[in-house]
Amino acid sequence: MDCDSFFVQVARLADPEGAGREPLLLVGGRSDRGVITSASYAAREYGVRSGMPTRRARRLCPDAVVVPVPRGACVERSRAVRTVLDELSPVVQAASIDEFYLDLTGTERLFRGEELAVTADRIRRVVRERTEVAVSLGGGTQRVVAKVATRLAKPDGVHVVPPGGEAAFMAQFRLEQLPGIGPAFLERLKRKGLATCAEAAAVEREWLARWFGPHRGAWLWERVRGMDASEVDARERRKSISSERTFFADIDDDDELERRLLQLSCSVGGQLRAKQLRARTVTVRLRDHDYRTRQAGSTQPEGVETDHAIFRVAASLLHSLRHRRRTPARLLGVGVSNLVRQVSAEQLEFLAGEEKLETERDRTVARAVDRIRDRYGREALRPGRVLDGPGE
DNA sequence: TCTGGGGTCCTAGGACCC
DNA sequence: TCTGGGGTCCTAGGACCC
Repeated sequence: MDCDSFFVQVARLADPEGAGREPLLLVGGRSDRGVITSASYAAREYGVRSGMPTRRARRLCPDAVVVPVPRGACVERSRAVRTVLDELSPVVQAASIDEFYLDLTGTERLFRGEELAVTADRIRRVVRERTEVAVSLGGGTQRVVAKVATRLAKPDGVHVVPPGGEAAFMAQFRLEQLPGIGPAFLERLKRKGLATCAEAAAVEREWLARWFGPHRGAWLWERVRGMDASEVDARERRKSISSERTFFADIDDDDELERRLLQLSCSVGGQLRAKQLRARTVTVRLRDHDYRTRQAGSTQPEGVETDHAIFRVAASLLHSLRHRRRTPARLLGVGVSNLVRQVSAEQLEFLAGEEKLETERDRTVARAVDRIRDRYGREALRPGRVLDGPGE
């Protein structure tokens, strides 16, 4: 199930008098340095696509209105959709903010053997009625088939591929329409003279393995036939949290970069604590003025959760990246991964003598700050100056 | 036409252990 | 003194998705 131009829909619902009245609506493009996140169907007629630089989209469709992504409203609407789906399907997996997989296996008797297309259409109607969001559903016996089928269902429709019809269904698509094939792989396929799923399906498995490696080769052999062994997995555990910013103008000043780094560390730390997680790995990403992207990461023996600890690790990583190449930065990002659950009791002090990145007292303070911000707003408490040690 | 922000997964090399 | 094979973990980079 896929929401139709989700960000455009939500922007309209959030502002019915403004964005809601604009047929030519583009969402995204915080500045002229950004890209379009989503374009209304009318704007797409002009050739505008999501991911396209805002400047170019403006040129293609000068009459279009550009609005920022209504981030909070999108998260809210996505949750509402999810809640409805949980009532209608035994297994639901969120693939992204606007895309969900439903495994209806075992519901045949419940729905008294009705056709899958009828079930799908009922889900589409109920989601629409309860959340105001127009969605499309694709159906099939394999994940990849269902996903590709949603494209044919759009907008506001349903497309079901009957069991046994998978290979014939896939044969109609070009290879770039297969999820998992991007520009790089497409170029390699082109060099072997392959442009469509049907052409790739005519190549023997061994040759695909020889050309593209055993893993990618087997993957391609299966996908072009509509084969996809992956299950719909409802227990989705987050693996990383990150926050990054492209500056309005490139930044070369170390102090200024460090201030930005602190803001990003606070954003990531807040999200981490809200999920009651700790992170063992902190990563810093730097995109230079020439678009060269570099990153550095560091893994700690124990997970951390305070803004301060994240920032301290991030700052030393930023220094080493800047030391290697000192040039104006276009983007800075902080990410955490290797996530572990918070534990309530203080761990034994294995590292006696070594300086700890954060103490139990630091964590208590961080959580108190979170509560104050929940109550009085993000701006109620902000970092003042950069500190050096734990407990300060 | 210069290229967002949030993610996941894969690869390959090196360190280290048995 | 030189040397195997298997495993795990970490790091950096890249491809890809919405």
